[in-house]
Amino acid sequence: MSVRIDATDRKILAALQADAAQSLDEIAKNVGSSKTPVWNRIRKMRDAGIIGQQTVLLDAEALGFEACFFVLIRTSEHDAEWQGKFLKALRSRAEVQEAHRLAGDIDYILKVRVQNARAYDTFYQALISEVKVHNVTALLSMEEIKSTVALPL
Amino acid sequence: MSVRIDATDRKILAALQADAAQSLDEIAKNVGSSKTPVWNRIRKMRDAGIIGQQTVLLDAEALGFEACFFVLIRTSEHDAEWQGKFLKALRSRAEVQEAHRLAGDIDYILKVRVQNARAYDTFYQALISEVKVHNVTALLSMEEIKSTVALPL
DNA sequence: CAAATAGCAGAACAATATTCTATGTTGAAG
DNA sequence: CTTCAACATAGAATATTGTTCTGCTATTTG
Repeated sequence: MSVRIDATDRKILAALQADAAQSLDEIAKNVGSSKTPVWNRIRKMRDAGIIGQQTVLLDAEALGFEACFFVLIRTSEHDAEWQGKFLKALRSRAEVQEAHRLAGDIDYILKVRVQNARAYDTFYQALISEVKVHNVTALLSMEEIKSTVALPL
Repeated sequence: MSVRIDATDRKILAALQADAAQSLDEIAKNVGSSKTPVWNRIRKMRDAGIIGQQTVLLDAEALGFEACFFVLIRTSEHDAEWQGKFLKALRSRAEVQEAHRLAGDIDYILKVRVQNARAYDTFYQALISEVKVHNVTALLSMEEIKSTVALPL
């Protein structure tokens, strides 16, 4: 099940993260190997789930998504039923790009990307009408200084 | 420069977001068109910068990145020089996956992915020794409930 | 109504991915 | 030290996909 990842595998992953559209020949050249072994390694890591979805990063602003909020949530309810409903609500909403359950004082943090402040309010109203939360703080992003999905291999 | 995006373009973008490895024929079938026009639309949107990097999403935990922190930062310095140094520090560190400048009380939020709590502390010490910050709060993620880079088109 | 333009389907061609085979390399057992 | 087995690799062969080209259709413009 679990796959041993060696230095060559890491180089391949780094190359794929940087540009998944590269040809196998290019990757092979960059990692100092050739086509077939690179392809076999990629296949193994895909099968093992280490390599997941292949996707494109879009320009959010150009597509009209001009507002990004980080939402800090405190709740008084900690039973399984409430949590199930809450998770379902988050997963079903496409505006929610990230959701984490936290340790400590604040219970959850969300990253929500929407067209504008009004769209955020619509989302917010819909969420709190669906599940009860104790306290919500929204942090509005003014500027995306850095954004990457790449892991530092 | 700016490109008009119609319904077909949106369908293509949605398809690419969901799986960038699809063949043009598949995408064309799904959006109800054929190869050539789909390819021309994709090329236009790439040239316009709407479609950016093509990448793969990796399993962070399988690769040993088991800790994820959200870091809330307040600063007392707001001059351009300090900000420049701060941005440079963030951009040069691969652990920092996201960085936003915020409106309001808290000045910055970071998303930092590292191997473990010790690695976070190393990062934290290095950061505060490089730039002066007034107040730092770290929120530790216990569970990644949801994570996507897809925009809700 | 004619001419021009833009977008599209389908074929032709080029490039790339995937499979297959043979060769080399490493490690362990005799 | 030699031999065998298991594995990884390079290079060729094949299949699939990307890209360009050509002519057609529809829509717009004068």
